[in-house]
Amino acid sequence: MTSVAMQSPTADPGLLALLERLDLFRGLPPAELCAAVRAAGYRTLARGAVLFREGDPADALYVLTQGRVKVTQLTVDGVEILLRFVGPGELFGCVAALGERVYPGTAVAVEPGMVLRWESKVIAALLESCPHLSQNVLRLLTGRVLELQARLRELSTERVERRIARALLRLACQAGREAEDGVLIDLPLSRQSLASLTGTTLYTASRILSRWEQQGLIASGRARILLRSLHGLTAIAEDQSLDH
Amino acid sequence: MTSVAMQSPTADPGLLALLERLDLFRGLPPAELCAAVRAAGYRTLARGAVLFREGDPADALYVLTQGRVKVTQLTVDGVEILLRFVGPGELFGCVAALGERVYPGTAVAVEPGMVLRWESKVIAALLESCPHLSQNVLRLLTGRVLELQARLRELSTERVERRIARALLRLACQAGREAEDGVLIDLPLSRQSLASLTGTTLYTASRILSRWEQQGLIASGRARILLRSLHGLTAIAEDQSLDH
DNA sequence: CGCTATTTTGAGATGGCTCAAGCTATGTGG
DNA sequence: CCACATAGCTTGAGCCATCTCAAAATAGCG
Repeated sequence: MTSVAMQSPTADPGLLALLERLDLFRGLPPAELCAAVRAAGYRTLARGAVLFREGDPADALYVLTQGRVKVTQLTVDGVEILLRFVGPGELFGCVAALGERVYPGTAVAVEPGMVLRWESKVIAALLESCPHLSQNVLRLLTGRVLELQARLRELSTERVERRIARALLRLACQAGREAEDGVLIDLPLSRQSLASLTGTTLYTASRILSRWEQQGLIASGRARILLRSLHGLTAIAEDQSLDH
Repeated sequence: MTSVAMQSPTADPGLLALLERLDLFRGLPPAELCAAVRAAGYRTLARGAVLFREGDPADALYVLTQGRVKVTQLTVDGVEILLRFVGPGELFGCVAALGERVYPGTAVAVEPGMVLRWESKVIAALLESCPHLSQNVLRLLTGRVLELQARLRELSTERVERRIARALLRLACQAGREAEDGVLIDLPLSRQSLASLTGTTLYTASRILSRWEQQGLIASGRARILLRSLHGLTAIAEDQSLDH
């Protein structure tokens, strides 16, 4: 839960090179990029470190440079739902920092990492002075809208099995690491997390994964899932008719 | 399905006054606003007129000035889901026009109306030249993200009855008209539409509405719903424990 | 090496879906 | 102005996917 206090990042050329490749900064003139980086704070994250909590005043926007962060929300009756995992290079806290008063969700590091951080005021000034940056942010946000719409569609029309298959494939793209016998989803992903990501219960998720494990589609350990047959999972995720 | 061809709107002071109050144009210097309006085309819409279809190249962004538009998507197996209703003053087609290549949904007028329309290129230029406008668009988009997240949360944790109650209350805010015996949702809203908005089936939606009608919570006719007890519906939408 | 978080599995209940059938407004053309 | 067609609505019966609750097995971690 501990973390190093915020500091100004050194003029690290490695960091600059990294940032250049982010969607957020893509195509930005170097001068603007430098200005943006100078305006940022940074913070290293221990596992479990909390970046912000649901309902906190939205005072900053973050870019994850290393590690993984999960963003969750609580329902009225205290059930946690998992909105998304954030990977290196991704923006989070943006909805709040750009338009809202408070954070709509809670952000927690699921593994050690590092973030860049811009205060709301600073980011507003940057956006105003750099239309290119606004355009990038707009593109990112429209992407988020599309993704949310897709999940909404899934959730309202597909059954659990397919939703889980899709979630795993999506996570594989986002956080997959090639292993010799498949693609490892390189995140601590418990049955509970997977369930709250796909809108089902721990029990149903466990049953489905057990079945897939027997069928050789996946292998799984404690909070780790290895996809052994992307093909098989894709069939479940996409096919109309399942050859059960 | 017919509609008047696109023209440049006359310098109508009434229209300007209307636009000034839109979230999109809020706080915009008058000169910028005029420029934006001059750059727009407009089109009147007959009932059933199609603005764009899912998969069409995204060539424009729209603001509805009168009437109602619904935005839908098709699932892989051809089921239609209703993403949202658009009311006067709201923006639609923005996700596509701002970041994507093609429209992710289909927009159809559910009653006669009128839209303003900006070509993608034009809107890009406007955004670039006017940071204030970008900021407004950002705020609108973050609002959309929040709303979608809220629906996702509902869909994954609440049961149908509550989802329908919420949807009705939301529609009442958005398109409600005071009547002497309640609030009329002033849209053609069939059981099927309500079902595809809340992720359920026509049959379940019908059963629930019938029950509510018996209980005096609503009154409904052909594709019309009158909310007679906002209080009762709110209880269903919010309460933990229903006194069934 | 015991504690705790995670996972598995069973058994039973049920909410919501599916399919089938009939009903009722609304509008239309003869 | 009526009869018919159509789109929307209601209701029943049966089923099944998923949830709930309970209990035990397993695996890291300190």
